[in-house]
Amino acid sequence: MTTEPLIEHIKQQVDPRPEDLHLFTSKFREVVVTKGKFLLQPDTHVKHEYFVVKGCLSAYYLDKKGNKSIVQFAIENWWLGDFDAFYNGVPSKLYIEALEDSTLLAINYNDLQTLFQQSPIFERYFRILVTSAFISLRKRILSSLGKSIKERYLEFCESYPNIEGRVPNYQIASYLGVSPEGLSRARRKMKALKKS
Amino acid sequence: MTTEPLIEHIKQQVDPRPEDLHLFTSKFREVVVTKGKFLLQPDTHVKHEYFVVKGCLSAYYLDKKGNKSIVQFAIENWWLGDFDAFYNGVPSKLYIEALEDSTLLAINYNDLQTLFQQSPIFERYFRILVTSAFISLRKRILSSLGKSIKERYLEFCESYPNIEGRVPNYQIASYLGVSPEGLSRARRKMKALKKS
DNA sequence: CAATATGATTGACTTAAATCAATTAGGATT
DNA sequence: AATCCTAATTGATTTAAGTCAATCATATTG
Repeated sequence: MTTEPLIEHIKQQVDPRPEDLHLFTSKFREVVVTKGKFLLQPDTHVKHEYFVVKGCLSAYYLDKKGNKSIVQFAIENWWLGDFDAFYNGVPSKLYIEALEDSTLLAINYNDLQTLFQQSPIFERYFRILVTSAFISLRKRILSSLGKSIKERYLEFCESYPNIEGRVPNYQIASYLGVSPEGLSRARRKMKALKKS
Repeated sequence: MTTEPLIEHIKQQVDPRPEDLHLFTSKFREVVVTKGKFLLQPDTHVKHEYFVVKGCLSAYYLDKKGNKSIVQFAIENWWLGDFDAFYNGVPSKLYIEALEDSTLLAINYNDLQTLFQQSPIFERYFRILVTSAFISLRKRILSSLGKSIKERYLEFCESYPNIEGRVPNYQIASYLGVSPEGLSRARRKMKALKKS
């Protein structure tokens, strides 16, 4: 099991002592999900949070009519999970599906709480992570309010250049909350503009 | 200066020692903003985060065309600020305007960082706060993707029963990313349904 | 009480994007 | 190369919501 990417990620945010890191990595176990399989499905008790070591996944909700809304993509060095279910103990409503063969590191709730007690540096690590995730979500909200498909797609490509190209467009459409046809037309118009 | 509401709020989330609280409250100063005045305007260096003791405020962006997008309302016991500008040191693009005469408690960046060092319990307090704010934003994203005005308005009223009724409808429309006329029509249809 | 201002509603019209249906384009697989 | 399968594109049509303009409701103030 390789925890190297996670350790690197932590070191970018905080400055843990070796013993903190040792404690930290001891709490994780490796999880492998092959393409098309699910890491999480609704109506389950969510025990883990996940760090993506390799691969690509999407997290989405399905409403009663079967409409899919992707709330998050995750690639290497992203955290992923149903935070609501994980922290509030409510049943999950989320699907997490592997878009590529993926390897993740999982930590369970009790281990994480123990960790926070024993090494407050990780409280800081997660505070910083969640704060920047919050800021990103605010930008996404802003993008989804009153902007055209074209504008939203451009902002998406700018924010997540590593994801555009790696996942099919109809998935990106679902993330943006638009139809695949709508996204296709917006992309065509953009190409026409570029040429001129 | 009354820090009571803030202390109460903290105690609901974590269990601080008296000396932690004493240190904490010493870092705050009181700020008063009268109705219609601004707590924050774009292109300023954001030095503070705010806790609302009394009143009601809105935080919004204006795009080039002058369209307003409200990203947050804040009433009693809410935290408020331009987190992006505050944590990342970039110039603010946000307006924060008082919708009622308001009293807030402000803490500046350096004091907050010092506080985190000296009392890790507050690192935890903010981690918990931001995590739940993140979860709420995810719900809002979900609501804004592909849902009708009526559905979004209903979810808003359910999520923020204290705000609906306290701020004018055209502000709520701006928060939902719809036109005031659109919200008005949605509300009328809802009333018609209720009667039957 | 008239006068004013603010917010909410309504009607007429327009528009962006969804939907539905069909076709095309690429990759795999054999 | 022929067949499949999935994703992307295109065209035709519908629809939800925006825009514009006017009116109504209600407080507030001189």
